[in-house]
Amino acid sequence: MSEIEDGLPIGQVAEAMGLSVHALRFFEREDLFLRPIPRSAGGRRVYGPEDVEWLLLCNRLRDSGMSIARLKEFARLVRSGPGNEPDRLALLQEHERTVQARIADLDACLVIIHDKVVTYEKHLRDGTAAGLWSPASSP
Amino acid sequence: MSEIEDGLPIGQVAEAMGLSVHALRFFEREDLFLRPIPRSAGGRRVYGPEDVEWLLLCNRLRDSGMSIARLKEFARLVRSGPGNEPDRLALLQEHERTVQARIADLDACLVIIHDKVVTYEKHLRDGTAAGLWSPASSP
DNA sequence: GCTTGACCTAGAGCTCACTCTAGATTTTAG
DNA sequence: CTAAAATCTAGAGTGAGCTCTAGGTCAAGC
Repeated sequence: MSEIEDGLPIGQVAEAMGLSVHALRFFEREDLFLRPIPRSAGGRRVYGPEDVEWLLLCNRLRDSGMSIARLKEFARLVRSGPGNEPDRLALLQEHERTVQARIADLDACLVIIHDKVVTYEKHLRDGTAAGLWSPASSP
Repeated sequence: MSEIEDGLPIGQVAEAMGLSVHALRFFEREDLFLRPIPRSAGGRRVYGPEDVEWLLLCNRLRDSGMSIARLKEFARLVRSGPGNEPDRLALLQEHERTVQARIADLDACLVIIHDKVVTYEKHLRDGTAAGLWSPASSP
C-alpha cells in the first residue's frame, strides 16, 4: 500500500486536490503550509491529514481569488500560533468582503451579458437587426 | 475644448474607463476594437462615441473574466458584419454560463469563508480555541 | 516663440502563478 | 535483479495582461 501511517505521497495529494505535484512543491517553497511537509526515510513528502485539510481551505481561498502573497500571510499568522486570532479574523473578514464585492460585480456583469444574449435571441427569432452591433452601428 | 466633433483623446477615454492609455493602445494593437481608432490631423487617436460604447461592453466582458483572446474573437465576429449572429450569440451564451458557474463557485467559497469567520468571532467572544487552526491542531 | 504636457511608435520589461526541465534517487512491480 | 514509475532539487521557462521606456511629435498657454 502507499500510505505510511495515514500519510499520502505527493502524487495522491495532487490528484485528490486537482493540483499538479509541481504546484504542491511550489506551495511548500512559498511557505503556504503550516509546517514543512514531513519526509519519508527516502526523502519523499508524506502529507498528513492535517496538511490535506489545510490544503482544502487553501484551495477555497485561492479559488475565491486570494493571492499567494495573502495566503502566505494567513499561513504565517496561523503558524505563529495562538494570540493573533484577531489578525486572522481581520484577514478573513477582509477577504470575505472582497469575495462579496466580486460576486456583486459579476452579478452586474451578468445582467449586461444576459441582456445582450436576449437581444441576439430576439433578433434571430425575428430576423431583425435591431439592437445589434455591427461595424459602425450603435447598441 | 478638447473634443473634435464628439471625439475624445486617449487620455480622457482612459480616465473615463478606468484604464491606462497604455492599455487602450494595447487593446487597439490586439484588434479588440471594431475599427482602427480614427486619428486627428496630427496622428492622435480620436475615439468616437461608438468606440466608447464598445469599450463599455468590452469592460464588462473583461471584468467578468473573458480573456483577451475570446474578446478578440467576439470583436472579429462583430467586425465581419451581419450574417454571423448565431456565432456571436453562441459565444455570449457560453460566456454567460461561465460567469454563472463562477458566481456559483464563489458562493460556495463564501460559505466556507464565512464559516471560518464565524468560528473565529465565536472564539474571540468566548475566549476558547475550539475549531481554530493552530500549528498541529485540527479544524 | 517657447515651455509644458499630452500624445506617438516600437519594443522591452514586469508580475503572477505556476509549469517544465535536467539529472539524480527511490520505490514498486515483475 | 531489473526495469519502470514516482519522486527529489534547483532553477529556467511560460503565458496572460498589461506597464513602462526611449526617443521623439504635436498642441495649448503665456
